[in-house]
Amino acid sequence: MRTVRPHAIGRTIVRAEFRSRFVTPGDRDQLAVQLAGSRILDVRRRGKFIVFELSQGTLSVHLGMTGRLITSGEVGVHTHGVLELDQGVLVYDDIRQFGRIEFFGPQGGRAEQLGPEPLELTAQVFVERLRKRVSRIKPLLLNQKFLAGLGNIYVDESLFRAGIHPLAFANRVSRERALKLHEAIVGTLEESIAFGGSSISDYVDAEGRRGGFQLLHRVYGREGNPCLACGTPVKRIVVGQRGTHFCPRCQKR
DNA sequence: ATCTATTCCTGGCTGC
DNA sequence: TGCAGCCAGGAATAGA
Repeated sequence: MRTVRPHAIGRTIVRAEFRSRFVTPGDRDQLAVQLAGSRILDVRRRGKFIVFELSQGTLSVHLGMTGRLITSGEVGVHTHGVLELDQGVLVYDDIRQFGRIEFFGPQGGRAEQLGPEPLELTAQVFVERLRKRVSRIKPLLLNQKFLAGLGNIYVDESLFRAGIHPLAFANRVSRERALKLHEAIVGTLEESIAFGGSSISDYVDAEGRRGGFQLLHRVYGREGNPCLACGTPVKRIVVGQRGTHFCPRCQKR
């Protein structure tokens, strides 16, 4: 989002083209017609969505697992969208096609139904919301309506930092621990942003640069390797159909 | 409200 | 070397 902004804000969409089924709702050719001539007023982020505020509506882009929004490069087999601007171009590539591009009127958008931004939420409000829920903590943190923007990696990393077992029940987490979790989430996100995100396989920013935070993961992807705090081998289980990494000694149930 | 399984997709990896 | 089979996962969906 941050690297897309300078290439996109103030530009006018000269021509749009979409391929494949994941452009919703409606017909992709109709979308191309709707977008042509629109000016990009602003680009912001809401949860995992990159939101383009246009003179005639809102375009929301979700990168899914392997989506890339880049400002250069050739159109290839995995290119699913092209926005030709009056100056430059925005190309949407997505190998696994888990991403989504959606167009809404001035109001709409799935991004409106998301929970609060973790970096805008006070610790007190977070703790209250958390302790009201009867759910395992990991699936809850992945629930975008509860909290917007956390994915599998950042949930595992945050729970490790807070010393909370991924299967712990949210309503049974002590106030103190919950506060620690809020701090852990903020710390994890801020560090990751500072390092340009996590590039496990495909993620790159608009200029095609990979992130560096994957080198700092403490539990994610480190199954069998010693916990950086206590040396116990990191364990991997499946929670809610998601690979889940934690230290069985530092993160007691 | 919460949980589980299923679906979408392809590159990369494993094992023979 | 080749190839079949499995795995990763965000989120919508259905059904319990």
